[in-house]
Parts: sequence; structure tokens; C-alpha cells
Amino acid sequence: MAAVDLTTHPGHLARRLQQAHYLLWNTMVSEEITSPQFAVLNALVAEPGLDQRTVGERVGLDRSTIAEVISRLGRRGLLDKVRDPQDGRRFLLRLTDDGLRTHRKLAVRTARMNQVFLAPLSAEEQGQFFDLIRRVSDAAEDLRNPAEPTPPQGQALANTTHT
Amino acid sequence: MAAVDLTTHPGHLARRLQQAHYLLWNTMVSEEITSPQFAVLNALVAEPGLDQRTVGERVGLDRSTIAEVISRLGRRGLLDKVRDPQDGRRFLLRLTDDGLRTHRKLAVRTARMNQVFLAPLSAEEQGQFFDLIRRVSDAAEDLRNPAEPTPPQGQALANTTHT
DNA sequence: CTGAAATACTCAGTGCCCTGATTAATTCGC
DNA sequence: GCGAATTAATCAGGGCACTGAGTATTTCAG
Repeated sequence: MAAVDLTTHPGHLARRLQQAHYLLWNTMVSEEITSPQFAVLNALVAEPGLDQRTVGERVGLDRSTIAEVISRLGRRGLLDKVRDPQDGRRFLLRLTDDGLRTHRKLAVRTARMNQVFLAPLSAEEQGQFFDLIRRVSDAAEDLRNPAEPTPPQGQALANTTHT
Repeated sequence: MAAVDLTTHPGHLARRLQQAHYLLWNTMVSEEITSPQFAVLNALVAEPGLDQRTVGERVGLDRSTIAEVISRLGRRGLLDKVRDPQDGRRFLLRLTDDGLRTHRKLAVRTARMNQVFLAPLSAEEQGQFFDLIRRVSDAAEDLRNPAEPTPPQGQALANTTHT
């Protein structure tokens, strides 16, 4: 009887939350365009002409995943991909008219969906919800990227190098 | 300039949270056994002899995904799968000794990992974190399964009017 | 008892997500 | 100038997650 209670495990809750979101997205926003795909469209609305890697950074997708997502959006004709004449390694990304239209349409539906999704929480609780999740995510992210160009010295930070 | 702010989108936050968790799990718990796999082991520690579908229900995985996860655990020799003599459609699942040992080992590490993951929050905030996420997930889940076969008129249950 | 419905599982197909290795282009050191 | 890092993208491979279709078994209706 050493079983643990998964409802107190943040990882399990995170997975369930994402599944719940997936469900609502599919029924209220789109069955064609996924949430990560919308995030990419959104990043290119904000900053047209970004390269692939930077888009991935903006929306939080690694190099492999962003390549797949962009390939799908390209196949659907929602964005164009051209080699950077300044740097032959890069591809510059830009939404097509269709991509722009799609983003506008989905942005509206997404807002409605978010309202439904968060409806069980009061306005104040919704603020806490964002704040708590953001703080946990950011902290974990920082563990990966030690970051902070602090004065080169002080090895105090735990560098757990065990096995 | 119609781009939206993704940091106020619960779906985006949920995805980031899960990625953060994945990262910590990989470094602090196991590179072999994943979090969903551990959830299955845990369900079978709590209730040995469950069938595949029910395990999926317990841990929140659909029929296809649970089949894959169980197949992997079987390949690793962590569980056994035998046909139910009572009902030839079902497979009954049971952990092997190795599966039991693995669960015990990972349960300890998982507890440590959760502490690190939630360290940025105070004890009170951790409670809120669980509560808020659970409420949002449960509500979305209920939208799928309208549940409650027709409001049982009258005294169905829990009408204690004394709060 | 027998054919229809329900149920447990499998299979095919799509998409997200990561790591490690590889390729092509640029930049840096000397 | 030129070879050595560095960097952007791709490819191979493993795992999670869902839907729709198909198979086998059980249950239920008449």
C-alpha cells in the first residue's frame, strides 16, 4: 500500500490541465489548427520576418518541434519561408494573407474559449492562477539555463552533478 | 498588430508548465520511466489486477495511449498482462516484483522532485495551485461528460441544508 | 436461441515534444 | 586567408495524446 496520491503531484495536474484545454480547443476553436500552431501564427503577427529558431524561442518550442509545426503551416499555405539573403542558414518566416485571416478568426474564438475555460474561477483567482503557474514554470526554466550574467564568481548555486 | 499576449492564455501556460515538469522529471527522477508510466505503476500498486481500460480511466489516458504505455511497461518487464478468464475481452494487469521495486524507488525521487518544482511557492500558495488547477480541469472534464443522468429530483444526495 | 448492441482492445493516421547526430553556412582566431 | 568553433536547420528515433475504424467477445432483446 505504497501508492501515492497523484492529485497532489503538479506534473499529473499539469498533464490533466493540458488535456482539458485540448478538449475545449478542439470543440470551441478549431479542429484544423492546434494551439501551438496558433502560437506560431501569433508570434509572426507580432514580429513578421522572424527566423525559425527565434519563433521557437518566443512560443517555447524546441528546434525539432518548431520545424514540424512550421512545415504544417507552410503546407496549409498560412506562411511563407524564404532564405535570408543576409545569412544563408536562416529561413525568414512571414504570414500569407490567408495566415493573417486565420489568425484573426482564431484570436476571437480563443478569447471566448479562455473565458469558458476559466469560468470556474473568480477574477481574482484567475490572476492567481496565472501568477502561480508562471512562477513555477519560470523557476524550472531557470534551473536549465543558469542564466543571469551575474559577476563571474560565487559557485554557491547548487550544481547537482550526481550520476 | 492584432497579436495577443500568450502569457494570459491558460492553454499556453499549461503547455509551458508541463514542459517545465518534463525537464525536472528527466533530471531528478528518471530518464527511462516517464511520468505517465509512473502513474500507471502507481495505479496498479493501489489496485492490482485492474484491466487496461480502467487503469486508463484512473490515470487519465485514452484507450490508445494506455495501450502503448502498458506495452512499454510490459516490454521492460515491469508488469504482467493476462486474459481475464471471466471475460475474454479484458486483460488483467499486475506489477512484477521488478515493477514494484521500480515504483518504490521512483516514488521517493518523485516526492523530492515535487518539492523542488513547487519550491517557488509558499505552503499556502501550493494549496491554491492544486485547488485552482483541479477546479479548472474538472470543470472542463465535466463539459465532455455531461454526467449526472438527469438531475435526480428530490432528495438525491447531500442536501444537508446546514452547510 | 439468435441476431443486435455494447464493450475491450487493436490498428492506422495525425500531431506535439524531446534528445542526439548530421549538414550547411557564417564567424572568429590567428 | 583559412581552419576551427558556432549557429540554423534537418534527420532519426522514442514517447505521449487523440480520433476513427476494425476485431473479438460478451450481453441483451425478442
